[in-house]
Amino acid sequence: MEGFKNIRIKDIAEMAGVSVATVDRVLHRRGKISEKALSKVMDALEQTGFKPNLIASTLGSNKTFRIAALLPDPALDDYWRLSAEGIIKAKEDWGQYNVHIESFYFNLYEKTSFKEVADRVLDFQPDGVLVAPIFHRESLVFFDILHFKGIPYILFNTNIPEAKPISFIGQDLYQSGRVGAEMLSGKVVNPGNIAVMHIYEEIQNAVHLKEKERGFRDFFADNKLSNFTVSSYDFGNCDESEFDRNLLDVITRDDITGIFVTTSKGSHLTASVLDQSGKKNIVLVGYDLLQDNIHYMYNGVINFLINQNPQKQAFLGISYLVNFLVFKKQPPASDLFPLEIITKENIKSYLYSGVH
Amino acid sequence: MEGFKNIRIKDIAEMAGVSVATVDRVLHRRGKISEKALSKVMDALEQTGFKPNLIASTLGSNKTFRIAALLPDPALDDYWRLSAEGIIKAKEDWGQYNVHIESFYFNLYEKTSFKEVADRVLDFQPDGVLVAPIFHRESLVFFDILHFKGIPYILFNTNIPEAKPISFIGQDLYQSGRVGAEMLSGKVVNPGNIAVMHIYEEIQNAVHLKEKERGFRDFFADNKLSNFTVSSYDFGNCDESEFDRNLLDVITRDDITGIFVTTSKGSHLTASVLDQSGKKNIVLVGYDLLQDNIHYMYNGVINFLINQNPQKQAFLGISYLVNFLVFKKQPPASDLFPLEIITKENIKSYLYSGVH
DNA sequence: TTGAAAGCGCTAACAT
DNA sequence: ATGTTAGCGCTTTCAA
Repeated sequence: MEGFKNIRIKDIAEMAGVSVATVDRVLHRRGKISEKALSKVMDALEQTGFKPNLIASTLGSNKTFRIAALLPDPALDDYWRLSAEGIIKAKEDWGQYNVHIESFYFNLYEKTSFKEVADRVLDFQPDGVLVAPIFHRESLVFFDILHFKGIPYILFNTNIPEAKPISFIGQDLYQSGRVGAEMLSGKVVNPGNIAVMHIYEEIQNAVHLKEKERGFRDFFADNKLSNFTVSSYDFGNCDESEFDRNLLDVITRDDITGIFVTTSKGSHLTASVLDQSGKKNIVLVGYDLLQDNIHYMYNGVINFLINQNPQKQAFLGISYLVNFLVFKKQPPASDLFPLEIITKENIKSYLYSGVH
Repeated sequence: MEGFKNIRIKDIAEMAGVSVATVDRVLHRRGKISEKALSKVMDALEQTGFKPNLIASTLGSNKTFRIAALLPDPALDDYWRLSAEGIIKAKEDWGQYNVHIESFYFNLYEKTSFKEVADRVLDFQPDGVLVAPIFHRESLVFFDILHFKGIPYILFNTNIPEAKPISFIGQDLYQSGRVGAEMLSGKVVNPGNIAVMHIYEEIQNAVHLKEKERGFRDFFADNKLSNFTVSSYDFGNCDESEFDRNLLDVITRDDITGIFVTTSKGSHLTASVLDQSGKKNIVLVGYDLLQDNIHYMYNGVINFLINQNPQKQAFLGISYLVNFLVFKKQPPASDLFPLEIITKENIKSYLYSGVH
């Protein structure tokens, strides 16, 4: 039982024979305190195991924190639309508290847009920032400024280790590739030629996609699945009909029996080609619960999806920031999300459940 | 931009030409208010879109809520140990707020223990209760009392629809069986005889396990997998060596090629038998991330686990209660968790990530 | 270097 | 039926 009344600053003050203001000063190491007062307060603190009431604390310091979220424009991309949803949810959840969360969208395809919007973030004078650092070099410049200004920031989706954020939220890409391989190899009936498809519109992600590929290939090597041959293909920024044709050519020419697509958008683009060409017996593993991907999973063209859970990544990013600023709680240096395997039978359980 | 200062009760009071107490009364529908005052306040409320400051609210009403969690003794069972962990985590997370969370453990194998501990819960005079209603009949009695006393309660893990809780947290058992079938059928190389094993120590769960079996069988039927034959076996409360022998007999006699175990403990019991007997090419699908199951997944005896995420179920149960009591937020009537598929390659990502 | 006191926004007891 | 007011525990000015 712990029916005792909670210890308040006032109690500590009385025990130490000082005023509440003095106690507050030692708690927050601000102002000047005499040796004597300090030690007396410290003693009282230790003896009682005092825990400040954070509710009262945030109410008392009638301060509202400003949090900026910097991410690609959700209107331009379905994947980022999910991230943006996570931020909206966070706004709702944390709205009660003294936090003002603002989203800033940059154009996924233009570095200059990133720079420009990053400047707007600085103008906003945030107390904390959540960033999806798509553009490596430009992001580093931005982080230097944040660092200089003493503004804490969290990265999500894409990691840049040298950025030294207070936290990174995302997935282990290498391991994610291994999971893709595990699913694909288990499903392919006749081993043979397997394709890793990197389908993106800008080059900036290439390095991350290669990390998935490395995991994918390592799985086959480690498990000595020598009856499979893995080849990789890059489809850059080209128009859609041309893409469709190229993809189909490759599949036919190389007699592909299984495809691992490393991007979420690429997943349904590929599915569409397989669907239209009637090549439905090719095993397809892709990423994320985009509307189009869901469709192709229901109709059986996509066999497995690995869910990166962009909503939750973004939501958690904001939550970590709020807790850090409001409640002085340090987030984990890195929060790697579970590699969720989605199939025809469990997909609904993911779609219809809460924030999970 | 929304740089405006937040609207306070005081502001509403001024707009409506009444006192703060009156506004408070309409906000909480308590006391008597004149038609006139009511409508004026309502108007002001609507016009401003007033949102109460919950921080100030919980601080103001210096009330601490008592929450009881009633669940099986974690010392007796690994699965329930995970649930208990979720409650601990919730205690830490919500400790700041005016809530006092207390766990009450009953003996999983004794109805009388449930009754007795349920009585202790009532003595505790809780404002809200989280229950794992393992014992159907006894639980109903308990809920009647809670209902009579006007104490809100949430069920987790096991559903009892007629209990009318404010929320149920768990999984769709039928669909969970389908996922098991999907994984198992995809992995078995030579179709043949498939076994559904119900392994439990008390009969009380039987009805729930049958629900998993129904989903499992339906999957085979719906997908016209007629080259599989599904049989089910019950292993009740018997000593371990006898169990081992019986299980092995069945597997050998019926030439089983794949096994679906419907309980978490049964999963590693079965795995142990397969491991020792050297029958490692039988596909095994089980439940939950218990230490022993993790072990057998690493060494390849268990092929898939379906994760029921007991920690999170319990954690969320408490969270819903806190939100309901402290913040008057209604939880969903039913929160069905995602059916998480665990494999050798993604298991670490589940073990090493936060609360997810 | 320290203390007194006025908030923060809401609740609830007490008047009227 | 309505208003006044003293808290809740902490922060933060201001004066000493």
